[in-house]
Amino acid sequence: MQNTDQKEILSLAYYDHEDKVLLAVDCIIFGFDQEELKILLVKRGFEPEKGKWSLIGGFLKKEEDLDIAASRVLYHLTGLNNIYMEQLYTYSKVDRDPADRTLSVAYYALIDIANHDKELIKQNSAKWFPIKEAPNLIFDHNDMVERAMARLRRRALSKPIGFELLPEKFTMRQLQKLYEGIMGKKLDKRNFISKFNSFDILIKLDEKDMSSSKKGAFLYKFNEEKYNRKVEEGFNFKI
Amino acid sequence: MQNTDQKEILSLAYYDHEDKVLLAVDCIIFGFDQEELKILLVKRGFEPEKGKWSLIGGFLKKEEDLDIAASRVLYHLTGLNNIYMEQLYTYSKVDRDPADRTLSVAYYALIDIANHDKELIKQNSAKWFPIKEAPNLIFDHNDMVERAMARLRRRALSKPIGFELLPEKFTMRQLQKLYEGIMGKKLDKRNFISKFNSFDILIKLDEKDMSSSKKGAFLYKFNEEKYNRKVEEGFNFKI
DNA sequence: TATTAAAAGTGTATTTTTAACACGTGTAAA
DNA sequence: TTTACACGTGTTAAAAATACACTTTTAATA
Repeated sequence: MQNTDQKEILSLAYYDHEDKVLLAVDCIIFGFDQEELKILLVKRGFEPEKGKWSLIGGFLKKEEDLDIAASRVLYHLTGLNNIYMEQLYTYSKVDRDPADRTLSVAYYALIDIANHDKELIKQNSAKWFPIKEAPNLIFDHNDMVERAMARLRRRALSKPIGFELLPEKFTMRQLQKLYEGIMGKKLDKRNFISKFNSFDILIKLDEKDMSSSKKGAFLYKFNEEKYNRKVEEGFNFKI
Repeated sequence: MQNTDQKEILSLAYYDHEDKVLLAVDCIIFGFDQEELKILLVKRGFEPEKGKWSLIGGFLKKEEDLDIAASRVLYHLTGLNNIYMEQLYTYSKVDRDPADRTLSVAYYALIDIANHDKELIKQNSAKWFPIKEAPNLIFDHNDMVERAMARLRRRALSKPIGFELLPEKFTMRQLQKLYEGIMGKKLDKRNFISKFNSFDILIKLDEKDMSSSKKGAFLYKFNEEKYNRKVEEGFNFKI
């Protein structure tokens, strides 16, 4: 308490005449269901723009930093904790929210669709949409999604991606489809595999996935240590 | 006024119980003086941390968006308008500013050092520092500078840079020194020139700059149209 | 049980890009 | 006239990216 009191005093002394604003956090939640890249949207249950589709959001609380606020918002919608999230951009147009002067800090999250709490998102009137079939969104949320896609593309080319989006074991084809979804184009499987193998972050398992073909496809998992090292180092995946 | 009244009413109805916060804008101002990359810092004239070096900053006002606030802050320090600025990241640690809960949105700016108002920065107790000799800064401003450098490096590799930092006419060597300053390493001049020329955005002039050698060095300028097209397209400058 | 269908898996040749590297030129100053 | 200094230029070898097609496996079906 003493610390807080002291802050109050300092604040009065130094920053007393400055404007304060509402700060929201909005989350672009990407998921992958072994076929395509999807995004989780909510049907807004309150005014303004009630009934329209939007990103999930919430307001920053005094005692939180932005990363924590974003995690809280994600947790409330999906039941998931410790998810990869990254700050994207802060949107500040004066009239972006007709209700009040509100700035919004956009975060994007990457999750394996299979893991989320389906009941919870139903309760929140949320729904997964394939990226290309997403509806029009309120406010500047379309811009946010577009910027998140651009960031995701860049990220996929500069460090490994997939750990957050794929199940523990996955096939080469799933990995490739993930990259195709992110990059928005078809890739040549031979080139993709040999390039990806050159990063040396995959472990080939003895198991096969038999669900997608008669021959079956070998399963892989990430070598977590090498994966993380590559995340630090970065690489150049030219596609 | 009616619009504002309506907002007030909506706000009371919808967002009434949410916390509001102070939002600052801090600017990482990069300049180039034909020799090295520099950064403009101010000696803080008020508490807390009075007398220490910091980025130039200011508080967001109700009627501004962030881009405008950042431009205002830059203008007050340098007298410059219409400068290239880009939003970098929003810093939000709860205790980042001991005086009060303040978030800060960092922006970086690129300017030609020759153009700024020297008198004005003297009045503001500001000073240019070579990037590598910058003093320790208050709060999280060191992080901001580091992130800005990383962003600048990435930007220099993915689209042309220089229009904002160089004088209208410049030599190949100056351009190369700019890139060396950004990338933090020496480059081979033959490879640099032939790679840069492959982008086809330079115009070689008949004039020479005689200040740096007896032989003199040809001056170049950017073909603005082609330059801008490349900024849109992006390229891959692998160094 | 032979055939079919569908996805898995694999290698090479060509082109493009990058990286490494050294010496003659022009001119002002000594 | 000599010197000193930065300017300007081209080639070759290595690495990376791209384009491209056929065989394998096996469950399902005839």
